[in-house]
Amino acid sequence: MATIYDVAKAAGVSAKTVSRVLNQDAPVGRETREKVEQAIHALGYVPSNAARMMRSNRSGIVGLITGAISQTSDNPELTGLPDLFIVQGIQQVMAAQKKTLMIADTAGSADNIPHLLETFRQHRAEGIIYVADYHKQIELPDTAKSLPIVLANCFDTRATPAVLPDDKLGQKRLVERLIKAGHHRIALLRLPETFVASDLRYQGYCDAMSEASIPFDPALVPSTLQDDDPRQLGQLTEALKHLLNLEQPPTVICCGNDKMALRVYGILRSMGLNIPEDISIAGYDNYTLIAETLYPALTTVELPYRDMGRQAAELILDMIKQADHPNEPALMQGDVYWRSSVTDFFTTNVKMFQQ
Amino acid sequence: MATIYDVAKAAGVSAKTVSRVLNQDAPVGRETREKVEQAIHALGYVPSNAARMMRSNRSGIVGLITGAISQTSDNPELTGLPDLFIVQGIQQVMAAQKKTLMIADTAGSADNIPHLLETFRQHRAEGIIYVADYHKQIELPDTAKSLPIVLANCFDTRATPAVLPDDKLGQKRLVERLIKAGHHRIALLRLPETFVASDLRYQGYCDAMSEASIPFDPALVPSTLQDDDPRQLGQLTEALKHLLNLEQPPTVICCGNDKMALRVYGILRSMGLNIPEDISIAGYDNYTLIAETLYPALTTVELPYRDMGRQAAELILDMIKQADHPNEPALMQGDVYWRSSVTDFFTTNVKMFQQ
DNA sequence: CGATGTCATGACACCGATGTCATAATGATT
DNA sequence: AATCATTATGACATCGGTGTCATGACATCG
Repeated sequence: MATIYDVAKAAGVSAKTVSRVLNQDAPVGRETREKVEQAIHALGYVPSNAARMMRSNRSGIVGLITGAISQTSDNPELTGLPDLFIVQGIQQVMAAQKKTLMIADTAGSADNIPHLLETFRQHRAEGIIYVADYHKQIELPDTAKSLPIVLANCFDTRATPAVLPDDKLGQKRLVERLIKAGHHRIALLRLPETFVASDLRYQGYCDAMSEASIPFDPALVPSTLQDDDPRQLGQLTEALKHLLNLEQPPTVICCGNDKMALRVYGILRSMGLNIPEDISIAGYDNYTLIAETLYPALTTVELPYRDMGRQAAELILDMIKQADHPNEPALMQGDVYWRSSVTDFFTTNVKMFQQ
Repeated sequence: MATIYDVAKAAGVSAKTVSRVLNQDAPVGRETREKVEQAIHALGYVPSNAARMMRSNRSGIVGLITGAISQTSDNPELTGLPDLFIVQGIQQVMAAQKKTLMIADTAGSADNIPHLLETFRQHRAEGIIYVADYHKQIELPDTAKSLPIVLANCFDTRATPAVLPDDKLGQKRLVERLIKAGHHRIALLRLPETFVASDLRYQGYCDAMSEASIPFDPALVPSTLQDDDPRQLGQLTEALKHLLNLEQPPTVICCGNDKMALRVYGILRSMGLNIPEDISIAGYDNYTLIAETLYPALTTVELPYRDMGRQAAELILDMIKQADHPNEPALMQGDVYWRSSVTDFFTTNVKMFQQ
């Protein structure tokens, strides 16, 4: 690979002059500049980042820790997509700022994190973003504290700067929208309690109901479901039967996430019920592969992964510039996606015309 | 950040001795070694990759070009998951070989590729893997030829080394398995012809049928479907009606992919048909989120993304070591995943007991 | 006209590691 | 005892860029 000296020799100038042409540091005579540019092109010269970095001591590298890449197939439901979307958002910001993103993978085990941090240090990363696959609490090793660090989709007990989805507000908005569409009997199938989001969304549900002065009916919120497969199907069926057999059954069921909604579609249909004519269904996540492919398309709340990524990226860049960090986690709002799985009692006719 | 000289001073030795402790190059006296190790620990010293790289001229970096990270939301069905799985496979191999994977993103436009290649050269990447989101033909800029390069999930006209899914064999195996389960009337809903996989899978279907001496019936293979949303639903419905109204309707329908199968489930159910009692359904991709969540779970063929990644990684590492490259693309086989969406006429009773 | 300023360029040191060679001390061999 | 091999260590050059300073050629100004 050609070096700056090869270029200098070919152009008949000093290495420093080549450097000046490359960086537009200082004025270079037109004729000289052209000779240098020709030589660069002829030799296919590309400056070495390593050498540059040594002098400037600035790597332009931001480290990213994720589990997305090596997500084990033991957990087929966690396919690493959330991480991916968050990384997309981060990448956008980094590309715009001409930073290099260095992605490292936990390979499914948190034990690898210290090793990853070491690797980042070797490459002189200027800051680190840690991305979780779903909203959760984590704990980082002490080694992590020596570099600016931002958590995305997770938080810890040490007030490390974090970017989180506003699950409470999201669920609240969805329920508000449902109420506006004429629903009063609104059921909520909660996620397992082990998920942070479960309780937050439950709070959002309660807030929306109470602000609309609809009395809380515990019969509409069955106990949270067990972990996924394989018994969930049975539990879900039980919960649905319970809801449908109520004296006043719900007109809409909010599912813990889109995947649960996908299951609910199947169960309800095997019971002979039509969506949304007989009962409306809403999800959470706006997992478009499910939400838009299902028939009818699923009303759901977006988890604003890309926004979270962007926010996390901007946060870490700020922290790199000035060792200033916020104390409160940033809560990112997700929109409600209103689709045809929910009956809108006030606009049904209009909708029929539109189709 | 501490340097090797700081450590040397703190330990009262020369920098070279510290280097020897770090690399276990040459014997170092026990006492000296301990002093050095202490100093390293006390200063939190981590050697600079950049400086190392300058000397050795070996970066240990492999570049990876993908569209996964910035997959635009214009194409909601292509969520970047295939890329992700392939990257997982690559990452596994690279981590085992202590190589650093540098991931760059096309941001949705192939125009960016020359720029990405330039960045890889700056970092002195030793080789490059290009990952496509689905089996397709591509064309790389001429700039790419100066570095070892491997294509994953795609191929070009210049016989660049490539790793591809064996779509023909996969479909053939599926159909063979269906025949073994007692099916004779096997329908195939093909993907749009623009997809390379469409024709390959069609060939696999034909091969399996002819090898089983089942005469080909064009009525069972409606013309390929148009591009996705939004009219596909109508086309799909038409195609299904056509198949169901045949004098001898199919006992099983092979869908172009799992997502199409998800739609087919919805349509068939709204027609009042049960799966698999009234008709069996098979997919392609083994997109577990769909295949395992659907009820009944979907029989499908795996696209061996992780294997493809691993293969591509090993290939590029070979090419880096010795400028030796294969001429034929490597075809990776995917297994058939047999689930309950297909009736097995010979084992039905047993299955019923199992449940 | 001499002093000052700007432009264009080059010589040289330096960033942080490691390869090469030299040196000194110790033990082994003849 | 003299020679040689081995161990343990350091001095110094080097990788490929860039920062600092110096230099010469002009242009401008009082």
